[in-house]
Amino acid sequence: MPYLAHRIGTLMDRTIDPHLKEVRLSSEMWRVLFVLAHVGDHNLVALSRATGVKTSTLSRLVGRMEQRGLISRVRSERDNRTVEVSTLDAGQQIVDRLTPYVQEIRDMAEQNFSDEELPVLKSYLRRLYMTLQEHDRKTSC
Amino acid sequence: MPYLAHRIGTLMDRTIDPHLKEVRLSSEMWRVLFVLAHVGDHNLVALSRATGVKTSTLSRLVGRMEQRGLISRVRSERDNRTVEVSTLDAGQQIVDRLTPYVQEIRDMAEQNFSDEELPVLKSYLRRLYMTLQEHDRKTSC
DNA sequence: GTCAATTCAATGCATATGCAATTATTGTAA
DNA sequence: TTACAATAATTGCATATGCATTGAATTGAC
Repeated sequence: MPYLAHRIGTLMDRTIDPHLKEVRLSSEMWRVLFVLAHVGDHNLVALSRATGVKTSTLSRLVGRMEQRGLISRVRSERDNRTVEVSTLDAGQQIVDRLTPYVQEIRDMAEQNFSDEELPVLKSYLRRLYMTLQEHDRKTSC
Repeated sequence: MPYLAHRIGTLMDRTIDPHLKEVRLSSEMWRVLFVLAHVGDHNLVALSRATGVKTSTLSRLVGRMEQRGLISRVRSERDNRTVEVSTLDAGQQIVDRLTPYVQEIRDMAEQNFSDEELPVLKSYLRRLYMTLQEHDRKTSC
């Protein structure tokens, strides 16, 4: 099962790769943009948790994205240690441009599940995710 | 859903990391050993497909594993282009040592599913995997 | 209020990665 | 058979990554 989960994750990732190439984005950069647009965690540590990218890597990754005008990086006023990362127009345009492809991928992945099965699959995946998050939270402290 | 799949994959991966550290193995090395032990694809291209690691990276990765005596690398007699990768004793010992932890992780991940739900989850995951594999096969040719 | 412990981001350094090009071998069509 | 395309593995090179450390800010205990 752990192996299966990893395979599903990487194959799913790979499906978007050709479209990422068009906009010269790495998977990780795309994940950052996606999280900023949909999940909305905004400092580096939270972003790291949401993307699985280490903060040291993320720091430089976000730096490159800033140079390309995709996102902005501002020291938080509330907590001067943290940096608030936000999507800029250029970044949002990429998200908008790629969103239809994400929808396509979702459709492709779901095509072999019936209307009755699909909600079950989704709820199970969410439950599995919650279980793993809980375990991660416990063991990393 | 693509995001969820990625998150499940990476969180699942991460659970084994502490044990990998004990034996100084990267996730990718572990995946190679695991595939050799359980799936049984043995040349670099097949290994690449089974692990998601690029062949150029895999070539050097396997080189390092060979130097450490974990695996052997032999030119195939049938097809002199290919290299047959096999587990050596030291590699098998690591697989044996880590297998109980993989079982633990599986149990952890499955703990919130009932006896009726679990087979459904597994069959759905396998179906999802098949769907993704099929799509990958189509688009990469 | 002070000081130690904690948290966050960034960086130096060694290492790992991916792309593109290279070499060697096999498959195929004329 | 020969020549050309396709496939497998490797390597040079530029870049990305992770670990450990550093510096700065905040939190918590006393």
